[in-house]
Amino acid sequence: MMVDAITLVNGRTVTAEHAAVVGRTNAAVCCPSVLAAPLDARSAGQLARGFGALGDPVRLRLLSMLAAAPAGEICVCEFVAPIGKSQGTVSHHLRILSEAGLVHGDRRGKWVWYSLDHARLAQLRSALDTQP
Amino acid sequence: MMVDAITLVNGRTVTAEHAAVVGRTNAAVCCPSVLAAPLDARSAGQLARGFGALGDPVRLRLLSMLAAAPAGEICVCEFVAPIGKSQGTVSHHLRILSEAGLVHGDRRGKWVWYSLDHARLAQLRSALDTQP
DNA sequence: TGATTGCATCGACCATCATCAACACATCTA
DNA sequence: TAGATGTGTTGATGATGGTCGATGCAATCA
Repeated sequence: MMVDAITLVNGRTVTAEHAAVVGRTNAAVCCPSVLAAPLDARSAGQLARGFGALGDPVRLRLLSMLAAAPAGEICVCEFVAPIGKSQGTVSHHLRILSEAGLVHGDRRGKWVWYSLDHARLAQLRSALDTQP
Repeated sequence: MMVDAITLVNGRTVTAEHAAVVGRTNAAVCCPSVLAAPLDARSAGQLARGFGALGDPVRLRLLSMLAAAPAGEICVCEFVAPIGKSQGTVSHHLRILSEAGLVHGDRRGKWVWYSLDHARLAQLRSALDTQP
């Protein structure tokens, strides 16, 4: 039960824990670019977590499916068959993506619908920009 | 109820309950573009190697140092002290970056000078572009 | 030639990860 | 209420990865 559910301005809801992770991420990764200036160890660690979440074929395919979804969201049950992994494994990868701030899960009834966090993707993309 | 199972155009079935929550037509629920896995396993694997190489703080700092180098290249001996790892570890990370196509090593005399592959970086950056 | 320097590689250790089966929990239906 | 379904979690296991010290190899120098 989502006792800690938080309603966002866009109408979606996330758990308090989830919001805390995203909030911390947004605040911390306030634009460190890998290529613009020398990275300190802390910033490097935070960016590495984001890129590490992208460093798995299964997770890239999950993101790819989300990006191609007309409605911008897919429920977990729709992932399992195309990915070809067990439901537990898919849930595991979705959790890693969620903790990295790349996707958000929204429970509606029995199903949980996942959608991309385009802002977080833009952050990681800009981290690879040569220009500050 | 189970007798209300709906057969989608792709042969899969969902319950009426499921379709109701989705709030869309059968065609919308079973959108083939989502189930067709836009990112095939091979492409996902290649991209994952690239992002996986970025998924380590030490390697991000190596890339950052290279980007900030006035001459655009740094010899291995100049990496070791700032990174704070053993020479063998630094060499290990440079090899991973090299195999991922992110850097190139050029031996001149006793020294090996590493430089960024900006094209490969741009390729990974564009892979995060959610706009087609 | 022998010694030194810079870099790559190897072996070993430990941590982390990917995966699955099984289970736990919440939600919905009959 | 009991049963079915969707999802998250746990435990176990094999694979992968990060790190270091030691070693190997090539280039340079005395």
